[in-house]
Parts: sequence; C-alpha cells; structure tokens
Amino acid sequence: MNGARKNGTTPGRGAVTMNDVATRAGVSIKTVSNVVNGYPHIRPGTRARVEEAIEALGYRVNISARNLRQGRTGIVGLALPELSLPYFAELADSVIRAAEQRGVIVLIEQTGAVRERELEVLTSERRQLTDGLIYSPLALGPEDGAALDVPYPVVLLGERIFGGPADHVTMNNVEAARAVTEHLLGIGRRRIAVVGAHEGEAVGSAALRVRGYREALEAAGVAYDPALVAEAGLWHRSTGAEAMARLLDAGVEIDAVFGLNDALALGALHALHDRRVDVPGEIAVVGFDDIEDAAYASPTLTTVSPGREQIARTAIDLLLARIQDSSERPYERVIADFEIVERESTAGQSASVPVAAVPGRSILA
Amino acid sequence: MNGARKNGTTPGRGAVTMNDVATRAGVSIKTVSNVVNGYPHIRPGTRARVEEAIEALGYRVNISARNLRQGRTGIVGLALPELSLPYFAELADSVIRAAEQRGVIVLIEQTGAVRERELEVLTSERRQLTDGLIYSPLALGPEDGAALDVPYPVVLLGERIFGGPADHVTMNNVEAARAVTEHLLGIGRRRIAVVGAHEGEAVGSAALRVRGYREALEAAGVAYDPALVAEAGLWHRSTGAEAMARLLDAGVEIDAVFGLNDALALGALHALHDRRVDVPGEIAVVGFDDIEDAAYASPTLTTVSPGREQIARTAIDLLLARIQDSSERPYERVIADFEIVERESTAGQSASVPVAAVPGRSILA
DNA sequence: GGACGATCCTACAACGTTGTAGAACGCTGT
DNA sequence: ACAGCGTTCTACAACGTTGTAGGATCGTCC
Repeated sequence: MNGARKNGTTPGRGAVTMNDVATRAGVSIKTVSNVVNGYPHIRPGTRARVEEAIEALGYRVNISARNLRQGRTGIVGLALPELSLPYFAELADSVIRAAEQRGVIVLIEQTGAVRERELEVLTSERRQLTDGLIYSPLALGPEDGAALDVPYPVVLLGERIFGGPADHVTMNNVEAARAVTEHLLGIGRRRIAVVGAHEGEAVGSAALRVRGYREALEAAGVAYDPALVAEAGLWHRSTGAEAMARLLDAGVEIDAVFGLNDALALGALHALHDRRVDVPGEIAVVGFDDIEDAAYASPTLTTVSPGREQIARTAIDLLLARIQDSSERPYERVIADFEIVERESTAGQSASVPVAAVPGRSILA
Repeated sequence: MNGARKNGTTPGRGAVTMNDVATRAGVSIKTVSNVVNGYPHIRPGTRARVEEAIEALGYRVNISARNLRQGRTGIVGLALPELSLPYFAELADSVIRAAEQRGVIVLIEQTGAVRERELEVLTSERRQLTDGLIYSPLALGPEDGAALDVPYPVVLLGERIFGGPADHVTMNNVEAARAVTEHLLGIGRRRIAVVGAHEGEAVGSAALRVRGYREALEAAGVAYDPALVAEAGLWHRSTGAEAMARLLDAGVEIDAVFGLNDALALGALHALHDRRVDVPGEIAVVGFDDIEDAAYASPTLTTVSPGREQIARTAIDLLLARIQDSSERPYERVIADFEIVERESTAGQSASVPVAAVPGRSILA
C-alpha cells in the first residue's frame, strides 16, 4: 500500500507507526501517543481524527518500543517445576487467568525441580523480559533465602524458603494436614499410614504435612508409629504406588492412608487396587491438592483443596503492587484458605457420596 | 554503586549499558555489540578487554532494545485450549523444552476452546510480542482457514483446519484409531462402543477417529452399530463418565469401549467401576493420547501415544524456519508417528502385563 | 485589562541496541 | 612504490515510543 522505506537499514516489517498516524491526522506524534494512552486533555475533534487515522491505517502500538522507553514489559515470570505435574498445570492456568484480568502476560519457565535450574531462573537473561517473578521452587531450602535478593520483585510460593526478601503466598499445610487426618480419625481409623514423607527434611510441604498429621494423632491420643510412614522422594504416582506397595509388603496393620499429595494418593490407590484391597472398606485414602483427577479416580479421592485461585490471585496482586510501587515495604506473608473435600475414598460405605466441604481457616501475617 | 543518572527522564533501573562497557574497555559501543554477538573480526586483546569490562560491570544486553532494533523478539506464542487439560499441559511442556533447545521462549495463551477467543489470539496485541504462533484451535472449523492469513508465521496443530495458509503438524488420527480398534478386535471383541463422538461434524479429531474405527470394523467384517456410539461434546472425564453411563443404561451389548481420548476413557473407566463392571474381563477399554494418568489408572489404560515430542519439535522447527526465512515456500504438512501402548485395560487376564509398543506409521506430505 | 490558570498541543531528546558505511592499518604481490 | 585486499574498529543513524518542557490559546477573576 504505502511502502516507501525511508532509509537503508533493515528492520521493521513495514508496520504502521505513530508517525504515519500523526501525519494522516495532521497532529504531532506525541498527540497520537496521548490518544493511545488515554491522556484526558484532548479536544474531541482531535481525538476523533486520530482515532479515525488509527482505524484506517490499522495502527497497533509497538510493544518493543514501549518496553524500551518505559523500562517495563508487562510480563511476569512464573517459575515452576513442570507443567506435566497436574498441580502445577492447574496452578499455571489459574495464574494466567488472574494475570489476564489485570492486563499482564505470564511467561512460564520450567525448572524440573532441579536445584541448579531453580537458581538459574533467578538470574537468567529472561528476567530482562519480565517485570517480576512468581517463584515456586522445590529443590531449594531455607539456606537459599539469600538467592532471592535480586533486583526485581519476587513472590514466593510453597514451603521451601521462609523469611527471604520476598512476599510469600502459602497455605496452612500443618492445619490442613491436621484437619484431613482428623477426618480419618473421625471415621474411626487409627492405623493411618503416610505416603510421601521426606526423612530428615526440616522444611517443605512434606515436613509440614507430617507435622499436622502427628498433631492430629496426638490430639486424639493415638500413638505415632514410624512404621506407618513411607518415604517418597518425588511426589509422583509411581513413587506413591511403590511406597504403598512397600507398606503392604511390610505387613504392618493399616486402615487408612494419607498421601501427602494427590499424585501420591492416586498412586497408592493404584497399588491397593492391584492387591485387591477394598477402598475405603479395608483402607481409606486421602490426598492433598484437589487436582482434577482426584474427582475421577476409582474410588473418587477425598482430599484437601488448597484454594488455588486465591493463591494465584494473591500472588499476582502482591507482585503487581511491588512492580508499581518500588518503595520499601515490609514483606508480606499470606496464608490461603483450604477446604476438605470428602469423596468416596473415605466414605462410610463404598458407594457414591455427595461431596461436602469443611471450611478452612485463613491467617494474614 | 555508580548511580548518576544522566538526564531528567524517568526510565531504566540504572542498569549497565553497552556504553558503560565501552567506556571501561576503551572501545566504541559497536565493538561491544560485536563482541556480544560473536562477530569474528576482533583482535583477541580487544575482545579480552571488552569481556573483562562486561564481567566487571555485570553487563547484560537489554532485550527490549535489541527487540526494537531487530524487529524480532525471540518469543513464539503457543495458543491452546487449557493447561488444566493434561494433554495440553504435556504438549506445552514438550514445546517449551523443544524451544529452549533452540534458544527460543514460549508464551502460552489459553483460549478455553472458545471460538471467539481462538480467533482473537490471532490478532491480539500479544502477537506484537511474538515472532510466530503455534496454534491449536478446538472450536474453529475448515471455514476459518482464511483467518490464518496473518502477517506472521503460524504452525497449525490438530484436526480442525486443513489447507490454511500455514504449516500443519498433525498425527494420523484415522490410522491410529484404526490400529487401536484392530487391537480390540484382535483380542476378540466385537461389540465395541465409542465414547466422545461429535454428531454431524465433518472435521476434527472425533470425526477422524470414528472413521478409523469404522474402517477397522469394516475390514474385519463387523457391522457398524450406531447404538454403540455415544456423544460427548467436551472431552473431559466427566463427559466420558456420563456417556458411558448412558450406554450402560441403554442396555446395548458391549464388550469394549474406545474412548476418543484418554480423559473420556478414564471417565468411562470410572463409570464402569461404579457399576462394578470388570475391566477388561467384561469390557475392555482403550483411550487416545497417552497422558501420564493413563499409566496409573486402575486398571492401567491401553492407549495411542501420539508422538508428542516429535510434534513439538517439528512444530518449533517449522515455525523457526519460517521466521528466519520469510521467502515464499509451499506450506508443509507433517504427520507424526504414533504407537499403541498396551496396558491392563485390554489384557488377556486382568493382571499386570508388560507394556508393549506397536510401531506407528509416518507420512510426509 | 492584565495576571493567572487550565487546556491543548508540539518539539526534542532519550530508552539501548544494531546495520551501514567507511576510515585506518597492515600485508601481499608486482 | 603502490594498488588491492582483508582485518579491525568507529561514527552515525535509526528502530518506535514516551517524559519533559514549554508554546499557544482561551476563559476567569479581581
């Protein structure tokens, strides 16, 4: 249509620029910028001419140029272990939706839960492209808190690092684990196995959830039996199935299983199915996370719903607040609500049972 | 540390620029650029001085500036229905990994399989931020092929649009469906139900997979019985479970079920479990996609593995080729390999069975 | 009637990078 | 001695946008 490259340099796909719009509308380029950015003091007639020109030429603002000029990109990073883990896929989904509502783009980065890669995303070139980072490490520990001291805002998710220089959104793992264990105690189970423990680890979801489990036992006057606790390094179905098999092979008496997340619990269900153990008749099973699968397993899985939407929303809001206002402010810690979702795997009889919900508790620090 | 903003304008977090590096190394800014970009004709001494300065000042190239200057971003878009659908989460995982190996960043966009949003991503502002798009629509149809006529490269995934102005990576749905149906016929099943059909739809995975199913029946001399085909609009577990329940309630004789994807098949498994139907004893079940869950269901699910890695790799390569070389070239269509993964849900007896694989076929157009 | 403030608009420079053109230098071959 | 070529480096402009400063115009208030 117009063509006519102005000089000898290479770039640009010949796109329409503000200059073209300005020429057509008979105004300065800055006025076009003002119209585009909603600057109020523009005469209606001028605005109309500019808008007509934008429309006619099909002008779109060049985001790279705006990014360069403003030193902002409108993109936030989301670093997580793996999208193929359903919990994180669902979390990413929620974060993207929450960000979208606020006009922000999310760039996902997978760390594979590998320590080296988790540290690397903090200093990666990609950080140039994002205004801030929502960071969900699995391999780091409290000693790595200092690594979060980076020149851009970070919101931390999960239970690996506390007290780092970042806002932190988490759930009340101890309370939730305690509540779900109480649920098992409430239906008369006393020999409650745990699948997915991390021996000797002081922090992390495993330690916290086991602590809640022990608190519930203690409160109910049930003795803690280490023989009921099975390790599983990675929280996958396969490791859950293996851990369950080890427990069964060990011959300890068991009438319930607490999978420290849903993947482990679903793996445990699978192992129990293999051995023709009736769930929940002989052994009741609970999980943690309320991934979509939990509602479609056989039997459907009782689990803890961790308020994923709330976590996503809160994380985005905290991050955007830091990005927009870089003044120093004490770091916040937000603890999301949870709910116990009761399903067949802890039902009185093995039939379908209506889903009930027990409200969680929320604390703001 | 150094501070000293040079003028009155606002932006920039006071980052180190090429200019700072150039000053310290005593060279021109362009020489720094040349070093950074691996330009060969630089004396070793000069290169060393520049590298020392980069190291000492902690210089990182500003990606926004580079993007503006080059008219490229190094980002590709990936538009898909939802990350919370395991197939697409796993696909995204594969695409991100493939892109990473080629030094490219992936920006995920969710369309929710909503027609309006699927069309919108093609013209969204975000397209400014990406050099090209990997596009996996679910709601569009062949009549929308023209919508792909956009001023940036597109690689199309899936079975909704053919012959549009874009490279296309797909799998051989008909062949694969035929093969998995033949597998059911091979273990003696004759009353094979289908879960997930889309009545009256000419294109799309549903239609193609049903076609493969019918071809297999015909080749085996088994009559096609419409009463065995159950609809399910959305391919979720819930809809699969409902469709399976309808089939069972209808009282038709059934000895196998072909879920048109794994989610449907897992839903069907769930419904069969509810009704205490023995799988595979009374009814064998197969799915399609080989999502991770398929290997951990009870019983584990026989399914079609669609060569996800290969699809991801091919899509990225085709896209990058178009981005790097914008000369006109006929659009390619690549058909990925598939494999039948045999698991318990079609085993001779209901016990665990080693996983076997039947090689697929690959065609290049 | 003139000072003042609000409104509307413009010129200019700058964000940090890279493409182009070309200068300076040294080497080779005649 | 000098043309010719390759190597090494530099100056400059440009990518498209927005912040700042300020000019022009108009109405209002004492």
